[in-house]
Amino acid sequence: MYALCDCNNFFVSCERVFRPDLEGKPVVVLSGNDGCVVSRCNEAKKLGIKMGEPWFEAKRRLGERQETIVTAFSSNFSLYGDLSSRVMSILAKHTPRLDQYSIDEAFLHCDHMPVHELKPYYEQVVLQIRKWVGIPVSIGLAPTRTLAKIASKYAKQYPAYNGVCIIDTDEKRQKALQGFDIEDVWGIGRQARKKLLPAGVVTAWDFSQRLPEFARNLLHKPGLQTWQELNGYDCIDISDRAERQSISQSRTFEHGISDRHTLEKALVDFMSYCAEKLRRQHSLCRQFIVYAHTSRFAEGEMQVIHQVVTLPFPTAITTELIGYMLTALRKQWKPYPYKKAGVVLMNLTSADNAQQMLFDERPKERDERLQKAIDRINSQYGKTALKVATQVLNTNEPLTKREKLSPCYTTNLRDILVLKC
DNA sequence: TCTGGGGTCCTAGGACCC
DNA sequence: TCTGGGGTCCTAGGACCC
Repeated sequence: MYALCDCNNFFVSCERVFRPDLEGKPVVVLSGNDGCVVSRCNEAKKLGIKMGEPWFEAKRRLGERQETIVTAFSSNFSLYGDLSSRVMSILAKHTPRLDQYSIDEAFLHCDHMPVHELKPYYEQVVLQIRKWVGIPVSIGLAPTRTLAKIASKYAKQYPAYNGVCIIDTDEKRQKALQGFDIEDVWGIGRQARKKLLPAGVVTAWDFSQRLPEFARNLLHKPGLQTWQELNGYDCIDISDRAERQSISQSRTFEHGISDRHTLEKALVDFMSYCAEKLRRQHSLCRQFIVYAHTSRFAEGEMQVIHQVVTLPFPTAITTELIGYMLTALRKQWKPYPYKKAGVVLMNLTSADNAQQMLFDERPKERDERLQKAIDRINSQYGKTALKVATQVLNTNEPLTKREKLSPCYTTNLRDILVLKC
């Protein structure tokens, strides 16, 4: 059996932990640049605010009547990441093995306990997380991960379940699938839905009752796996995801950037961050992409910089990566108002068994010692205590809009909550 | 005026091998 | 004039996830 634990409306719930006055009121969290709605509480959902909807459109649609006043937050990943790790560490104490699937979800292996004890046990876990961290969670229990996801949605939907829903018999499985829209099934997206509806598949049950060849022919391997999981065969494994296959960072800017130095500073920031992440997982990178483009929504043709850089040797040294990146960027540089830019590190290998170069004449040991020293200093005195010079050449004006940012209550001493008695 | 960010896996087709 | 068969590896693009 698996337990899928999912935090309810996670980002909004994080904001409410420190703003209990917002319980029961409509609250949303916005994406970077305060662009789109990425998390909504139930009250905001009731107002018809859509996931991914541009915030300026939602505001315009709702008007300014009293009952439609929505509190919006810029996304505060320091806060969400910290609360997430608190939830995860509690969950880890209640299972022999935990696979974190996203910032707000984890699969727990729970074969260590008799099936009939699972529901009452995990009801206590739900209460514990609510009490210790302040985050409401829902737990679905079932023999496959896809069914556990379905169970967790029922747990969220019906308060009578006390936050935990279990699918442990074939009767329960049939009933759960019959009441479940096919498009809400994990792994069924918009394209699959477009193919399934004309074939008469409306519910998860409809899909599970077709022949496996139907699933395979229409939706290929992933579709077949979903079919199998709905029918109780455990076949989707997500447990070997500890190391990233790629590491990226990108931003949409508030205003288009047409000054080369400003764009370079932003990209150097991104690369420094990615390289640090790369070293933290003990990997080297053999290839990366650096890109920038003008607005997708502007009139006329989109201007694009896109360079794929293959390194002569795998590395995780920040300055080396930055050097190659700037060379590549300058090759294609033209002064347009770039609205978005980013880097993607790919082709990662473990630092332990990286291919060595026969004629490598870099001062490798010296560079590595230097990098280690920098990392040590930064971990002690703050992530950006030591930077590459490019990162401080320009003004430190934020390039991305985050007007409604909440304090970092749990990760920054300056933002710690003050109680007045 | 304002439209996110970070990931994974699978497939088809091309280049290449003998 | 006629021009095979069986593979592997890599890449770009698509679909999906939260």
